[in-house]
Amino acid sequence: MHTPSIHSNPARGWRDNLTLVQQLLPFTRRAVRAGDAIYDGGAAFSHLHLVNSGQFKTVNVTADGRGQVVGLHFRGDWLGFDGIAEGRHACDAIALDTGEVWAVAYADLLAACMQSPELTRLLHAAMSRQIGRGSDCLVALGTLPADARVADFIKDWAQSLAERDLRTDQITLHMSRAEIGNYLGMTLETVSRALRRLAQCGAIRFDEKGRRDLTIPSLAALDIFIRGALDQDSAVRLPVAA
Amino acid sequence: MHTPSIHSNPARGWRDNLTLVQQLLPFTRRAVRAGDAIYDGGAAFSHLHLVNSGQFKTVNVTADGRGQVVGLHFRGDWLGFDGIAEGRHACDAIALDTGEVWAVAYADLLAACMQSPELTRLLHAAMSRQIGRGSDCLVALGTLPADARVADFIKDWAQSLAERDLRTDQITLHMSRAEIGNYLGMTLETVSRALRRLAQCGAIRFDEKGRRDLTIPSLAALDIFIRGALDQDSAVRLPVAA
DNA sequence: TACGCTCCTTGACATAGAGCAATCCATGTC
DNA sequence: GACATGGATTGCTCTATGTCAAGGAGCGTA
Repeated sequence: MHTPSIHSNPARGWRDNLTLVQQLLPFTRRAVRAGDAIYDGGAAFSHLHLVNSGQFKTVNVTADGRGQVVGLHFRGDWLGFDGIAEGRHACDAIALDTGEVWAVAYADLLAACMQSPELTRLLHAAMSRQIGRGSDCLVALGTLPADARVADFIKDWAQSLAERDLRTDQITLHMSRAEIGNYLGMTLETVSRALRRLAQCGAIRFDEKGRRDLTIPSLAALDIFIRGALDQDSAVRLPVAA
Repeated sequence: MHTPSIHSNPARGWRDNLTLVQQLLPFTRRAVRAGDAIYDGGAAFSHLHLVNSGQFKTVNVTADGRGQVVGLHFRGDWLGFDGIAEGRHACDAIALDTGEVWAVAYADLLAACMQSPELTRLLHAAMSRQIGRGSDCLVALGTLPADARVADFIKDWAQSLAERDLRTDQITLHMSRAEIGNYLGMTLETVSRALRRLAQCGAIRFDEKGRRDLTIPSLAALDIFIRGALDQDSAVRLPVAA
């Protein structure tokens, strides 16, 4: 068994979250099914939840009723960081599929961190990663046209699965067009059309039955599509200048 | 001197970040001027920076050259969380104004956390808050029309200042229209027009000289403007249904 | 098999906001 | 003071995307 020091490689895999929690902390397993809420926005914060399997979304609902999917979470991701600051959850966490989360009392976690620099570091890294993902989403929302945003979304999804050693050749989006649109800041019709265009140019392929199951021939093709959408934008103006 | 326990009130003020760091950690002060980079994206991560004064932006630059302002930071905020996960900064941090940051070696911080649950908790809360802010930005980008987004931006700015006991009656946006537009996912022209409309209906007032200095008669007026922009959207369809 | 439900697709149309270009305004420089 | 420079403003046009409306497709249930 390895005893990593503070100075060990900071780039940690998702698996460390699970193994370290298992070793160091009391936790309770909780099986969930699609639609189940892990916690609700506004509820008192007491536990963090570590995703052992399944896929989850976090949804922000503002005071004036606007709501939006603000994050997607897979195996090894933590749910609930949003609640630490105010002692109250800032969003809902909802299962998109059957899965299992491990509930860890935050007080226990803090206590364990006092004993294990490794755990502290791991937790920091997890939060850091979530901050980074948020930024990436912002950039996508702010700079990409609709089609590219959908392509980017699928690429991210596939990469998230790949990083976790899950199948990526054939993936299932456990979200309706409306949910995807909400997440990406566009309407469900636009999502539908974007997916059609992606399929038409071969960047994705819809499987036999089910408009939520698709095959990704290559991530590179998606990247090319994104670039293409961006170039199209600038193609209008660049040739004139050139 | 108080010795707060793990179970003390989790809602912490910005000031605690500064006082606790001052008490527990070695740090170096660094004075900056508008445009100075605190760190650059891609650079090795070694320090976090605590903002003592001034205003800062963080900018994400993607591999394909798209760049976007993804965060704004004020007194008591930490800069650099993005670097923990990969050991490498994911964005640039740039000063918008003269100010001062305190550089804290992450290794020192980790060591200090092992001794002080209070510090650990504080740090978690700071990261949590940053995660929450990111989500809020996403919701704004995803659900608000341009005018409301600008109003929301100004409201956030004013609230950030208010939370830190800074003047909010007369504020200076240390950002060009282009920067604001980039942050909000729109063009500089749209920002300009949105500001005009905000001024026309009295939600903001431009001061004598300088199109970056403005007065906010009341935050409530901004909120009303945001609601109004949303209602306008739905006003088109709701009356038909009603 | 028929029904009902929810989700998805597709087309026609409307519009918010982008793109472009001309002008204005402040500030710094000589 | 004259000029140059980098925002900021404003009007006009065009397009990406939202909006509305009408099927279609999968799926559970009677």
